[in-house]
Amino acid sequence: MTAEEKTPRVTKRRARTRAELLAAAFAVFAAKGFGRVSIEEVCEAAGYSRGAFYSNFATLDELFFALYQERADLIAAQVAEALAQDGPALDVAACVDRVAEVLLLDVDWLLVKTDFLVHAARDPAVAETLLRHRARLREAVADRLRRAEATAAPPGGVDAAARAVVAAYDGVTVQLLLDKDVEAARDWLKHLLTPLLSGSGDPE
Amino acid sequence: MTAEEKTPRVTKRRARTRAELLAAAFAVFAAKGFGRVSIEEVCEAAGYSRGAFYSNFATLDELFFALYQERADLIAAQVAEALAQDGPALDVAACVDRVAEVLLLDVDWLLVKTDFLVHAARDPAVAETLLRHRARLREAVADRLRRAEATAAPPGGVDAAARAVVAAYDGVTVQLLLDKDVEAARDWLKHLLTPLLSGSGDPE
DNA sequence: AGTATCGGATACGTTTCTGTACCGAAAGCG
DNA sequence: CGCTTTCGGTACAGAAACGTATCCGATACT
Repeated sequence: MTAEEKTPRVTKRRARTRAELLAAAFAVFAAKGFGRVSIEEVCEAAGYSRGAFYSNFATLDELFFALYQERADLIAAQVAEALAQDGPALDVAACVDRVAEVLLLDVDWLLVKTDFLVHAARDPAVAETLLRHRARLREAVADRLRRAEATAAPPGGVDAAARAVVAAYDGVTVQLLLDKDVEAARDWLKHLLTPLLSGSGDPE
Repeated sequence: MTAEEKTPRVTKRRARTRAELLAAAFAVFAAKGFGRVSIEEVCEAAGYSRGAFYSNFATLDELFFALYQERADLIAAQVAEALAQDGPALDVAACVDRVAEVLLLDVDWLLVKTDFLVHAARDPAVAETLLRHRARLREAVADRLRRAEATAAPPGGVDAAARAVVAAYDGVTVQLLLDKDVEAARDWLKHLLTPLLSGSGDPE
Protein backbone atom coordinates (compact mmCIF):
# COMPACT_ATOMS: atom_id res chain seq x y z
CA MET A 1 0.00 0.00 0.00
CA THR A 2 1.21 3.51 -0.67
CA ALA A 3 2.72 5.44 2.15
CA GLU A 4 0.80 8.53 1.06
CA GLU A 5 -2.60 6.88 1.56
CA LYS A 6 -2.71 6.93 5.32
CA THR A 7 -5.86 5.06 6.15
CA PRO A 8 -7.36 6.40 9.37
CA ARG A 9 -7.59 3.54 11.77
CA VAL A 10 -10.74 4.58 13.51
CA THR A 11 -13.47 5.69 11.17
CA LYS A 12 -16.76 4.33 12.40
CA ARG A 13 -17.28 6.38 15.50
CA ARG A 14 -15.96 9.43 13.75
CA ALA A 15 -18.45 9.19 10.92
CA ARG A 16 -21.26 8.81 13.40
CA THR A 17 -20.42 11.86 15.49
CA ARG A 18 -19.78 13.87 12.38
CA ALA A 19 -23.21 13.00 11.06
CA GLU A 20 -24.81 13.81 14.39
CA LEU A 21 -23.06 17.15 14.52
CA LEU A 22 -24.31 17.94 11.05
CA ALA A 23 -27.86 16.93 11.90
CA ALA A 24 -27.85 19.00 15.06
CA ALA A 25 -26.37 21.94 13.20
CA PHE A 26 -29.16 21.75 10.64
CA ALA A 27 -31.79 21.96 13.35
CA VAL A 28 -30.08 24.82 15.14
CA PHE A 29 -29.39 26.76 11.95
CA ALA A 30 -32.99 26.37 10.86
CA ALA A 31 -34.24 27.60 14.20
CA LYS A 32 -31.94 30.56 14.81
CA GLY A 33 -30.13 31.33 11.59
CA PHE A 34 -26.52 30.65 10.82
CA GLY A 35 -25.26 34.02 11.92
CA ARG A 36 -26.83 33.68 15.33
CA VAL A 37 -25.44 30.28 16.18
CA SER A 38 -22.32 29.52 18.20
CA ILE A 39 -20.20 26.42 18.07
CA GLU A 40 -21.22 25.64 21.61
CA GLU A 41 -24.87 25.63 20.71
CA VAL A 42 -24.33 23.10 17.96
CA CYS A 43 -22.31 20.86 20.25
CA GLU A 44 -24.90 21.06 22.98
CA ALA A 45 -27.70 20.22 20.57
CA ALA A 46 -25.74 17.26 19.28
CA GLY A 47 -24.87 16.05 22.75
CA TYR A 48 -21.14 16.44 22.27
CA SER A 49 -18.56 18.71 23.74
CA ARG A 50 -16.55 21.26 21.84
CA GLY A 51 -13.64 18.89 21.62
CA ALA A 52 -15.62 16.72 19.26
CA PHE A 53 -16.39 19.68 17.08
CA TYR A 54 -12.82 20.84 16.71
CA SER A 55 -11.80 17.30 16.00
CA ASN A 56 -14.14 17.18 12.99
CA PHE A 57 -14.23 20.75 11.69
CA ALA A 58 -11.90 23.67 11.76
CA THR A 59 -14.60 26.33 11.82
CA LEU A 60 -18.35 26.82 11.80
CA ASP A 61 -18.16 27.96 8.19
CA GLU A 62 -16.61 24.67 7.24
CA LEU A 63 -19.39 22.73 8.93
CA PHE A 64 -21.99 24.91 7.24
CA PHE A 65 -20.43 24.30 3.89
CA ALA A 66 -20.37 20.54 4.41
CA LEU A 67 -23.96 20.62 5.59
CA TYR A 68 -25.10 22.53 2.54
CA GLN A 69 -23.23 20.30 0.16
CA GLU A 70 -24.70 17.16 1.68
CA ARG A 71 -28.29 18.31 1.58
CA ALA A 72 -28.04 19.99 -1.79
CA ASP A 73 -26.72 16.78 -3.33
CA LEU A 74 -29.59 14.90 -1.80
CA ILE A 75 -32.18 17.31 -3.18
CA ALA A 76 -30.51 17.32 -6.57
CA ALA A 77 -30.78 13.55 -6.74
CA GLN A 78 -34.44 13.66 -5.81
CA VAL A 79 -35.14 16.28 -8.45
CA ALA A 80 -33.33 14.25 -11.06
CA GLU A 81 -35.45 11.28 -10.17
CA ALA A 82 -38.65 13.29 -10.36
CA LEU A 83 -37.65 14.63 -13.75
CA ALA A 84 -36.82 11.23 -15.18
CA GLN A 85 -39.92 9.50 -13.93
CA ASP A 86 -42.05 9.49 -17.08
CA GLY A 87 -41.36 8.63 -20.69
CA PRO A 88 -40.04 10.85 -23.43
CA ALA A 89 -43.50 12.13 -24.31
CA LEU A 90 -44.14 13.82 -21.02
CA ASP A 91 -47.06 15.38 -19.25
CA VAL A 92 -45.72 18.81 -18.36
CA ALA A 93 -48.21 19.42 -15.58
CA ALA A 94 -47.52 16.12 -13.87
CA CYS A 95 -43.79 16.62 -14.12
CA VAL A 96 -44.02 20.08 -12.65
CA ASP A 97 -46.16 18.67 -9.88
CA ARG A 98 -43.57 16.11 -8.94
CA VAL A 99 -40.70 18.57 -8.98
CA ALA A 100 -42.64 21.12 -6.97
CA GLU A 101 -43.35 18.40 -4.45
CA VAL A 102 -39.63 17.80 -3.99
CA LEU A 103 -38.39 21.36 -4.12
CA LEU A 104 -41.00 22.85 -1.82
CA LEU A 105 -41.07 20.14 0.76
CA ASP A 106 -39.18 21.27 3.80
CA VAL A 107 -39.34 24.89 4.87
CA ASP A 108 -36.44 24.36 7.25
CA TRP A 109 -34.25 23.47 4.34
CA LEU A 110 -35.30 26.58 2.50
CA LEU A 111 -34.38 28.62 5.55
CA VAL A 112 -30.93 27.09 5.75
CA LYS A 113 -30.47 27.37 2.01
CA THR A 114 -31.29 31.07 2.10
CA ASP A 115 -28.85 31.52 4.94
CA PHE A 116 -26.29 29.90 2.75
CA LEU A 117 -27.17 32.22 -0.11
CA VAL A 118 -26.61 35.21 2.12
CA HIS A 119 -23.32 33.70 3.17
CA ALA A 120 -22.26 32.99 -0.41
CA ALA A 121 -23.19 36.46 -1.55
CA ARG A 122 -20.29 37.75 0.53
CA ASP A 123 -17.71 35.10 -0.28
CA PRO A 124 -16.87 34.57 -3.96
CA ALA A 125 -15.43 31.11 -3.36
CA VAL A 126 -18.61 29.93 -1.69
CA ALA A 127 -20.69 31.70 -4.31
CA GLU A 128 -18.98 29.70 -7.01
CA THR A 129 -19.96 26.37 -5.57
CA LEU A 130 -23.50 27.55 -5.07
CA LEU A 131 -23.57 28.67 -8.68
CA ARG A 132 -22.34 25.24 -9.69
CA HIS A 133 -25.15 23.58 -7.79
CA ARG A 134 -27.63 25.83 -9.51
CA ALA A 135 -26.09 25.16 -12.88
CA ARG A 136 -26.43 21.45 -12.32
CA LEU A 137 -30.11 21.82 -11.47
CA ARG A 138 -30.63 24.08 -14.45
CA GLU A 139 -28.97 21.58 -16.73
CA ALA A 140 -31.22 18.81 -15.47
CA VAL A 141 -34.26 20.92 -16.25
CA ALA A 142 -32.89 21.86 -19.65
CA ASP A 143 -32.27 18.23 -20.49
CA ARG A 144 -35.79 17.38 -19.56
CA LEU A 145 -37.11 20.20 -21.72
CA ARG A 146 -35.01 19.06 -24.63
CA ARG A 147 -36.48 15.59 -24.38
CA ALA A 148 -39.94 17.11 -24.61
CA GLU A 149 -39.19 19.74 -27.20
CA ALA A 150 -41.16 17.82 -29.77
CA THR A 151 -44.46 18.25 -27.97
CA ALA A 152 -44.01 21.83 -26.74
CA ALA A 153 -41.03 24.03 -27.53
CA PRO A 154 -40.49 26.62 -24.79
CA PRO A 155 -40.18 30.28 -25.78
CA GLY A 156 -36.72 31.76 -26.17
CA GLY A 157 -34.87 28.47 -26.26
CA VAL A 158 -34.48 25.60 -23.84
CA ASP A 159 -31.66 27.16 -21.89
CA ALA A 160 -33.50 30.39 -21.21
CA ALA A 161 -36.54 28.42 -20.17
CA ALA A 162 -34.48 26.45 -17.67
CA ARG A 163 -33.14 29.67 -16.20
CA ALA A 164 -36.68 30.94 -15.94
CA VAL A 165 -37.71 27.85 -14.05
CA VAL A 166 -34.98 28.39 -11.51
CA ALA A 167 -35.86 32.05 -11.16
CA ALA A 168 -39.49 31.18 -10.58
CA TYR A 169 -38.45 28.69 -7.94
CA ASP A 170 -36.37 31.31 -6.19
CA GLY A 171 -39.14 33.86 -6.37
CA VAL A 172 -41.70 31.50 -4.93
CA THR A 173 -39.27 30.52 -2.19
CA VAL A 174 -39.03 34.08 -0.97
CA GLN A 175 -42.76 34.38 -0.57
CA LEU A 176 -42.92 30.99 1.09
CA LEU A 177 -40.34 32.00 3.66
CA LEU A 178 -42.60 34.83 4.70
CA ASP A 179 -46.05 33.29 4.70
CA LYS A 180 -45.01 29.66 5.35
CA ASP A 181 -47.82 28.39 3.14
CA VAL A 182 -46.30 25.45 1.30
CA GLU A 183 -49.44 24.49 -0.57
CA ALA A 184 -49.95 28.00 -1.89
CA ALA A 185 -46.30 28.10 -2.92
CA ARG A 186 -46.63 24.89 -4.93
CA ASP A 187 -49.77 26.10 -6.66
CA TRP A 188 -48.17 29.42 -7.35
CA LEU A 189 -45.06 27.84 -8.80
CA LYS A 190 -47.10 25.76 -11.20
CA HIS A 191 -49.09 28.83 -12.13
CA LEU A 192 -45.89 30.74 -12.85
CA LEU A 193 -44.33 27.99 -14.91
CA THR A 194 -47.26 27.72 -17.28
CA PRO A 195 -46.64 30.96 -19.20
CA LEU A 196 -42.88 30.62 -18.81
CA LEU A 197 -42.73 27.22 -20.46
CA SER A 198 -45.45 27.50 -23.06
CA GLY A 199 -46.14 31.22 -23.43
CA SER A 200 -45.39 33.33 -26.46
CA GLY A 201 -41.90 34.68 -26.13
CA ASP A 202 -39.76 36.34 -28.74
CA PRO A 203 -38.90 33.44 -31.05
CA GLU A 204 -35.14 34.04 -31.08
CA MET B 1 -50.35 72.14 24.74
CA THR B 2 -51.05 68.76 26.23
CA ALA B 3 -49.00 67.55 29.13
CA GLU B 4 -48.77 64.11 27.51
CA GLU B 5 -46.91 65.45 24.46
CA LYS B 6 -43.52 65.87 26.03
CA THR B 7 -41.44 67.54 23.40
CA PRO B 8 -37.82 66.44 23.72
CA ARG B 9 -35.76 69.51 24.26
CA VAL B 10 -32.74 68.44 22.29
CA THR B 11 -33.53 66.95 18.93
CA LYS B 12 -31.04 68.18 16.39
CA ARG B 13 -27.90 66.46 17.53
CA ARG B 14 -29.85 63.33 18.29
CA ALA B 15 -31.28 63.12 14.79
CA ARG B 16 -27.84 63.53 13.34
CA THR B 17 -26.16 60.79 15.33
CA ARG B 18 -29.10 58.50 14.78
CA ALA B 19 -28.80 59.03 11.04
CA GLU B 20 -25.06 58.46 11.17
CA LEU B 21 -25.51 55.28 13.13
CA LEU B 22 -28.00 54.04 10.57
CA ALA B 23 -25.73 54.90 7.67
CA ALA B 24 -22.76 53.18 9.28
CA ALA B 25 -24.90 50.16 10.09
CA PHE B 26 -25.96 49.89 6.48
CA ALA B 27 -22.37 49.80 5.33
CA VAL B 28 -21.33 47.26 7.94
CA PHE B 29 -24.35 45.06 7.37
CA ALA B 30 -23.75 45.08 3.64
CA ALA B 31 -20.13 44.13 4.12
CA LYS B 32 -20.43 41.42 6.76
CA GLY B 33 -24.07 40.44 7.03
CA PHE B 34 -26.41 41.26 9.86
CA GLY B 35 -25.75 38.09 11.81
CA ARG B 36 -22.02 38.70 11.87
CA VAL B 37 -22.10 42.26 13.13
CA SER B 38 -21.76 43.41 16.71
CA ILE B 39 -23.04 46.61 18.23
CA GLU B 40 -19.49 47.69 18.81
CA GLU B 41 -18.63 47.38 15.14
CA VAL B 42 -21.49 49.63 14.14
CA CYS B 43 -20.47 52.20 16.70
CA GLU B 44 -16.87 52.12 15.63
CA ALA B 45 -17.83 52.53 11.97
CA ALA B 46 -20.03 55.47 12.85
CA GLY B 47 -17.40 57.07 15.02
CA TYR B 48 -19.48 56.89 18.19
CA SER B 49 -19.19 54.97 21.39
CA ARG B 50 -21.61 52.37 22.60
CA GLY B 51 -23.25 54.91 24.86
CA ALA B 52 -24.59 56.68 21.80
CA PHE B 53 -26.02 53.49 20.47
CA TYR B 54 -27.88 52.53 23.62
CA SER B 55 -29.18 56.05 23.83
CA ASN B 56 -30.81 55.67 20.43
CA PHE B 57 -31.70 52.00 20.15
CA ALA B 58 -32.50 49.25 22.58
CA THR B 59 -31.07 46.45 20.47
CA LEU B 60 -29.40 45.71 17.16
CA ASP B 61 -32.63 44.21 15.91
CA GLU B 62 -34.39 47.48 16.53
CA LEU B 63 -31.78 49.39 14.56
CA PHE B 64 -31.97 46.88 11.74
CA PHE B 65 -35.70 47.24 11.63
CA ALA B 66 -35.52 51.02 11.49
CA LEU B 67 -32.87 50.82 8.80
CA TYR B 68 -34.95 48.53 6.66
CA GLN B 69 -38.07 50.60 7.06
CA GLU B 70 -36.26 53.78 6.06
CA ARG B 71 -34.68 52.39 2.93
CA ALA B 72 -37.70 50.37 1.89
CA ASP B 73 -39.89 53.45 2.03
CA LEU B 74 -37.38 55.30 -0.10
CA ILE B 75 -37.30 52.57 -2.72
CA ALA B 76 -41.07 52.29 -2.71
CA ALA B 77 -41.37 55.99 -3.44
CA GLN B 78 -38.89 55.73 -6.30
CA VAL B 79 -40.77 52.79 -7.78
CA ALA B 80 -44.06 54.62 -7.52
CA GLU B 81 -42.52 57.53 -9.35
CA ALA B 82 -41.12 55.28 -12.06
CA LEU B 83 -44.49 53.65 -12.50
CA ALA B 84 -46.39 56.90 -12.78
CA GLN B 85 -44.04 58.54 -15.20
CA ASP B 86 -45.90 58.04 -18.46
CA GLY B 87 -49.50 58.51 -19.51
CA PRO B 88 -52.37 56.06 -19.25
CA ALA B 89 -51.55 54.46 -22.57
CA LEU B 90 -48.19 53.14 -21.54
CA ASP B 91 -45.23 51.61 -23.21
CA VAL B 92 -44.75 48.40 -21.25
CA ALA B 93 -41.12 47.97 -22.20
CA ALA B 94 -40.13 51.48 -21.22
CA CYS B 95 -41.97 51.22 -17.94
CA VAL B 96 -40.31 47.93 -17.11
CA ASP B 97 -36.98 49.50 -17.98
CA ARG B 98 -37.47 52.32 -15.53
CA VAL B 99 -38.61 50.08 -12.71
CA ALA B 100 -35.78 47.64 -13.30
CA GLU B 101 -33.38 50.56 -13.12
CA VAL B 102 -34.66 51.48 -9.68
CA LEU B 103 -35.08 48.00 -8.24
CA LEU B 104 -31.78 46.62 -9.40
CA LEU B 105 -29.62 49.61 -8.67
CA ASP B 106 -27.66 48.95 -5.52
CA VAL B 107 -26.38 45.45 -4.80
CA ASP B 108 -25.58 46.45 -1.22
CA TRP B 109 -29.21 47.16 -0.64
CA LEU B 110 -30.18 43.79 -2.03
CA LEU B 111 -27.73 42.17 0.34
CA VAL B 112 -29.18 43.94 3.34
CA LYS B 113 -32.71 43.29 2.14
CA THR B 114 -32.02 39.58 1.87
CA ASP B 115 -30.53 39.60 5.34
CA PHE B 116 -33.75 41.14 6.49
CA LEU B 117 -35.74 38.47 4.73
CA VAL B 118 -33.79 35.79 6.53
CA HIS B 119 -34.41 37.63 9.75
CA ALA B 120 -38.12 38.01 9.06
CA ALA B 121 -38.50 34.37 8.14
CA ARG B 122 -37.84 33.52 11.77
CA ASP B 123 -39.88 36.24 13.43
CA PRO B 124 -43.57 36.41 12.51
CA ALA B 125 -43.92 40.01 13.67
CA VAL B 126 -41.10 41.15 11.42
CA ALA B 127 -42.42 38.97 8.63
CA GLU B 128 -45.71 40.76 8.77
CA THR B 129 -44.24 44.17 8.15
CA LEU B 130 -42.13 42.81 5.33
CA LEU B 131 -45.24 41.29 3.83
CA ARG B 132 -46.95 44.66 4.10
CA HIS B 133 -44.11 46.31 2.24
CA ARG B 134 -44.38 43.71 -0.48
CA ALA B 135 -48.13 44.10 -0.64
CA ARG B 136 -47.73 47.82 -1.12
CA LEU B 137 -45.31 47.30 -3.99
CA ARG B 138 -47.59 44.70 -5.50
CA GLU B 139 -50.53 47.03 -5.29
CA ALA B 140 -48.61 49.76 -7.05
CA VAL B 141 -47.81 47.37 -9.86
CA ALA B 142 -51.38 46.15 -10.01
CA ASP B 143 -52.68 49.69 -10.23
CA ARG B 144 -50.34 50.39 -13.07
CA LEU B 145 -51.47 47.27 -14.87
CA ARG B 146 -55.09 48.21 -14.37
CA ARG B 147 -54.50 51.57 -15.97
CA ALA B 148 -53.08 49.79 -19.00
CA GLU B 149 -55.52 46.94 -19.11
CA ALA B 150 -57.14 48.40 -22.22
CA THR B 151 -54.05 47.98 -24.38
CA ALA B 152 -52.88 44.62 -23.04
CA ALA B 153 -54.69 42.53 -20.45
CA PRO B 154 -52.30 40.33 -18.52
CA PRO B 155 -53.07 36.63 -18.24
CA GLY B 156 -54.85 35.36 -15.17
CA GLY B 157 -55.94 38.73 -13.93
CA VAL B 158 -54.16 41.87 -12.87
CA ASP B 159 -53.55 40.74 -9.32
CA ALA B 160 -51.90 37.48 -10.31
CA ALA B 161 -49.76 39.35 -12.80
CA ALA B 162 -48.59 41.72 -10.08
CA ARG B 163 -47.63 38.79 -7.90
CA ALA B 164 -45.76 37.30 -10.81
CA VAL B 165 -43.82 40.52 -11.25
CA VAL B 166 -42.72 40.47 -7.63
CA ALA B 167 -41.76 36.80 -7.87
CA ALA B 168 -39.69 37.48 -10.96
CA TYR B 169 -37.97 40.32 -9.17
CA ASP B 170 -37.14 38.07 -6.25
CA GLY B 171 -35.90 35.32 -8.50
CA VAL B 172 -33.64 37.64 -10.43
CA THR B 173 -32.34 39.10 -7.18
CA VAL B 174 -31.09 35.71 -6.04
CA GLN B 175 -29.07 35.20 -9.16
CA LEU B 176 -27.74 38.73 -8.97
CA LEU B 177 -26.52 38.21 -5.43
CA LEU B 178 -24.40 35.36 -6.68
CA ASP B 179 -22.97 36.64 -9.93
CA LYS B 180 -23.09 40.36 -9.12
CA ASP B 181 -23.92 41.21 -12.73
CA VAL B 182 -26.43 44.03 -12.49
CA GLU B 183 -26.78 44.54 -16.22
CA ALA B 184 -27.50 40.88 -16.86
CA ALA B 185 -30.03 40.92 -14.04
CA ARG B 186 -31.89 43.85 -15.56
CA ASP B 187 -31.99 42.24 -18.99
CA TRP B 188 -33.08 38.99 -17.50
CA LEU B 189 -35.85 40.62 -15.51
CA LYS B 190 -37.24 42.26 -18.64
CA HIS B 191 -36.98 38.97 -20.46
CA LEU B 192 -38.91 37.22 -17.69
CA LEU B 193 -41.63 39.82 -17.51
CA THR B 194 -42.48 39.62 -21.19
CA PRO B 195 -44.23 36.24 -21.08
CA LEU B 196 -45.58 36.87 -17.61
CA LEU B 197 -47.37 40.07 -18.56
CA SER B 198 -48.50 39.28 -22.07
CA GLY B 199 -48.31 35.50 -22.35
CA SER B 200 -51.22 33.13 -22.73
CA GLY B 201 -52.46 32.15 -19.33
CA ASP B 202 -55.67 30.44 -18.30
CA PRO B 203 -58.31 33.17 -18.86
CA GLU B 204 -59.89 32.94 -15.39
C1' DA C 1 -26.43 84.73 29.90
C1' DG C 2 -28.12 81.44 33.14
C1' DT C 3 -29.86 77.10 33.87
C1' DA C 4 -32.12 72.87 33.59
C1' DT C 5 -32.04 69.00 30.75
C1' DC C 6 -30.36 65.91 27.44
C1' DG C 7 -26.94 63.20 24.76
C1' DG C 8 -23.06 60.80 24.37
C1' DA C 9 -18.48 59.17 26.54
C1' DT C 10 -16.18 56.53 29.99
C1' DA C 11 -15.46 52.92 33.11
C1' DC C 12 -16.82 48.78 35.18
C1' DG C 13 -18.32 44.06 36.07
C1' DT C 14 -20.36 40.16 33.87
C1' DT C 15 -21.32 36.86 30.51
C1' DT C 16 -20.34 34.19 26.55
C1' DC C 17 -17.58 32.23 23.26
C1' DT C 18 -13.29 30.79 21.51
C1' DG C 19 -9.14 27.95 20.84
C1' DT C 20 -5.70 25.03 22.76
C1' DA C 21 -3.31 21.83 25.63
C1' DC C 22 -3.82 17.75 27.89
C1' DC C 23 -5.89 13.20 29.13
C1' DG C 24 -8.64 9.09 29.56
C1' DA C 25 -11.14 5.83 27.00
C1' DA C 26 -12.61 3.49 22.86
C1' DA C 27 -11.51 1.11 18.61
C1' DG C 28 -8.95 -1.27 15.23
C1' DC C 29 -4.72 -4.25 14.44
C1' DG C 30 -1.48 -7.84 15.13
C1' DC D 1 -5.42 -10.19 24.26
C1' DG D 2 -2.47 -6.52 24.55
C1' DC D 3 -0.79 -2.37 21.94
C1' DT D 4 -1.10 1.66 19.50
C1' DT D 5 -3.60 5.16 17.49
C1' DT D 6 -7.26 8.28 17.54
C1' DC D 7 -11.41 10.34 19.15
C1' DG D 8 -13.78 13.05 22.13
C1' DG D 9 -14.03 15.15 27.04
C1' DT D 10 -12.06 18.46 30.41
C1' DA D 11 -9.75 22.41 32.01
C1' DC D 12 -7.79 26.76 31.35
C1' DA D 13 -6.88 31.28 29.82
C1' DG D 14 -7.79 34.92 26.88
C1' DA D 15 -10.79 37.82 23.97
C1' DA D 16 -14.89 39.97 22.72
C1' DA D 17 -19.18 41.79 23.51
C1' DC D 18 -22.83 43.14 26.47
C1' DG D 19 -25.51 46.22 29.47
C1' DT D 20 -25.37 49.63 33.13
C1' DA D 21 -24.17 53.27 36.10
C1' DT D 22 -22.16 57.49 36.19
C1' DC D 23 -20.27 61.85 34.58
C1' DC D 24 -19.26 65.86 31.70
C1' DG D 25 -20.09 68.67 27.85
C1' DA D 26 -23.52 70.32 24.63
C1' DT D 27 -28.06 72.30 23.77
C1' DA D 28 -32.27 74.57 24.00
C1' DC D 29 -35.49 77.44 26.63
C1' DT D 30 -36.24 81.80 29.37
